[in-house]
Amino acid sequence: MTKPRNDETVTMQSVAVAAGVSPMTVSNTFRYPERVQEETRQRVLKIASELGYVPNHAAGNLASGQSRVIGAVIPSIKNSSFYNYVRGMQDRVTSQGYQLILKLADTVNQEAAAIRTFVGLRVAGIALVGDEHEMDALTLLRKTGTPVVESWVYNNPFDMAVGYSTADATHAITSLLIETGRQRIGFVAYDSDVSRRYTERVPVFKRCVERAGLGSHRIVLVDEADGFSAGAKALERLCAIDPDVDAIICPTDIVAAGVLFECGRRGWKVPDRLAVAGWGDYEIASEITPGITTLQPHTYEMGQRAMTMIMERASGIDHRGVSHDTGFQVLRRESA
Amino acid sequence: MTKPRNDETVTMQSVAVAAGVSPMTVSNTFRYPERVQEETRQRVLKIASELGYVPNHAAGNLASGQSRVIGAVIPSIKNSSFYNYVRGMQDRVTSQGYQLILKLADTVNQEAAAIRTFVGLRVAGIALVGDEHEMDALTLLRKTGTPVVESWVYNNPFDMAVGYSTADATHAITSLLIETGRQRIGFVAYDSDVSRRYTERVPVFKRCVERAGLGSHRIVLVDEADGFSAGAKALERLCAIDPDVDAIICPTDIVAAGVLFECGRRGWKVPDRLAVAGWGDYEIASEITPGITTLQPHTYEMGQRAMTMIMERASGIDHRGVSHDTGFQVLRRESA
DNA sequence: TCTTCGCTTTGTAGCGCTACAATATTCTGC
DNA sequence: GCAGAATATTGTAGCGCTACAAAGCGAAGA
Repeated sequence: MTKPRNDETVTMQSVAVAAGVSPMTVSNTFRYPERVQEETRQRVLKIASELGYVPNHAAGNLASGQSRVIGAVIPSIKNSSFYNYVRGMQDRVTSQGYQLILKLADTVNQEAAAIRTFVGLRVAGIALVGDEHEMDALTLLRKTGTPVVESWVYNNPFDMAVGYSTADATHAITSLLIETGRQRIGFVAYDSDVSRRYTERVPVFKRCVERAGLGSHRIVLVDEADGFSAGAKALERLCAIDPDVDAIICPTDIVAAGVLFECGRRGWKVPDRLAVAGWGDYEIASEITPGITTLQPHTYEMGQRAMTMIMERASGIDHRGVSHDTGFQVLRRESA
Repeated sequence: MTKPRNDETVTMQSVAVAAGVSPMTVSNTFRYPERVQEETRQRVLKIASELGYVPNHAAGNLASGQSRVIGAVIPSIKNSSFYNYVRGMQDRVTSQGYQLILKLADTVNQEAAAIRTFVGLRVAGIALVGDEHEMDALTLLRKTGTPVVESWVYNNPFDMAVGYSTADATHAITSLLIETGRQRIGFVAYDSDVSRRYTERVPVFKRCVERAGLGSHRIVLVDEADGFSAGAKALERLCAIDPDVDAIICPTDIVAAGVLFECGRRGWKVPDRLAVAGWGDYEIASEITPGITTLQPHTYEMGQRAMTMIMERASGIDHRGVSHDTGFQVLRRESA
């Protein structure tokens, strides 16, 4: 024996004895209810709940080699960026009898640790954000064959992906500013080891403004994308390049809101003095005055789709190598 | 046999064979490194990483009856309210070789489902927010003896608790407004089935203003505490009771920010026309102009403490029935 | 040389559950 | 009433890991 014996522990065995059936019938009652006669099922369920029995996932997982738990790694919950994404995942998953568990990871290393935990738990699949991951973690995922979906990305999926075209999106938002007559458009770039996905936007922006005959040198870098204070810094740095900058494209609505706050402090009118564009359609974008013109990715659908892909893998439908496009939308509000 | 055989699967056994040691040595290498000679340990580790071996938690958990995974149920990630709390938990836990997994639950029912998942996973402990839980879930926790910490609450812990005195905090923030000469103080209450903890504040507020000889009828209810739009609604409703209301105490900084946005739309000067107090020290409180006067609970410490309590339980230190006070602080800024 | 002692390593025996095959039971149709 | 089909239930044999006790093995002391 392995475990310090505890006679109190309610096992499938004890439920079976109490209900006068075999353990397998109890097992079937929970996993394949349709295999058990209604009457028997009710009896087992009643006894089980009286005894406070909860099937031991660890044991079930071990025995079946299958798991109904899916792991998702989320970069941050600092602001609401992932709210709808998580909601989408959660909603999709529970309707199928699966469960979603989350881990936060700010850096590639933390992400790798999270992946190891999930693999250790032998989850049914893992949802990652972005396409920058630690080499070792990927090797592990490949070796164990764990289904993986990358979100927010679209090209060259490691396994499966769901997202939208950053290039198209950058093009759309930049074009909007150009079309509304802005001449000195600034761009706020963000780069971190977990979020390389932001950097893709820079060359697209450049190409876009250059094709319109505008300068493409108004680019500054900030070191966080989910803090308001980055907005102030970004504006400051942009003014150092060009004090007459007349538009700014931010990596997130949070940064855009930060810019708005800073404009407030400077007494700048938005959008007259400066047009501000955000990204992500965070709640604050619609609530703040002026409302922030932003790019809305369909994150809820993204979350749902990610889960669908993982769950379908379990039922035999193989999406390996598939990228799903959930599209985006430009939401025009007062700020630009 | 149970599982469709897969010769690819790397088990402790296969690592043991490859390293020329017994499975137990491999097990010890991971669980009790100090029991294995350095040289042997290195060899095992090397082989394990070459083979892409990740210990199967499910099996280990089953065999040992112990788990190094702790589950936390978070009401929402819609805004940053729980950011520092989660960070505190995460930081504390990883330094001890534990892992934290999260589940989101907006309602008591979802919380109960999350608890069931965690219990099914046989986690080492569960961290809950607030003290309103589903009866069945509690019974289950009691029966299985899972260590549970409730956060944000202080009285009558179900098992263990870590939080601060809502009464003292409400008293502190109300007193601040009274002391600065406000006469027509409004209070925004919030009530939902998961967040009864907000309702405690109402009677304290009443007592407080009454003792100062002020009216205690300026109380309105909103139906969400983490959305900016609640701020506009709250102010509207408060004005219906008293158009000359001169101060407002909000359930969260998000609602307070919403009030600020609404003041902006109305052209009301803050704090001249209206003093606004928030709760929670969300990032926006310090970034928005004017800065929001708020109540800062020490959420990071709360998260850390919660994990400590759970992990200590595993090592024999029993905190059953213990409540830990992490205190709070009133942060005075421009809005009040 | 023989014990004794401390450190390492290794069998053994399950942990609680499920796939699968086999068996038991009920239901058809004639 | 009975063969044969359909449905329900039940043993068996592990899944991959770890607690525990027992065994191996040098070094130091007698």
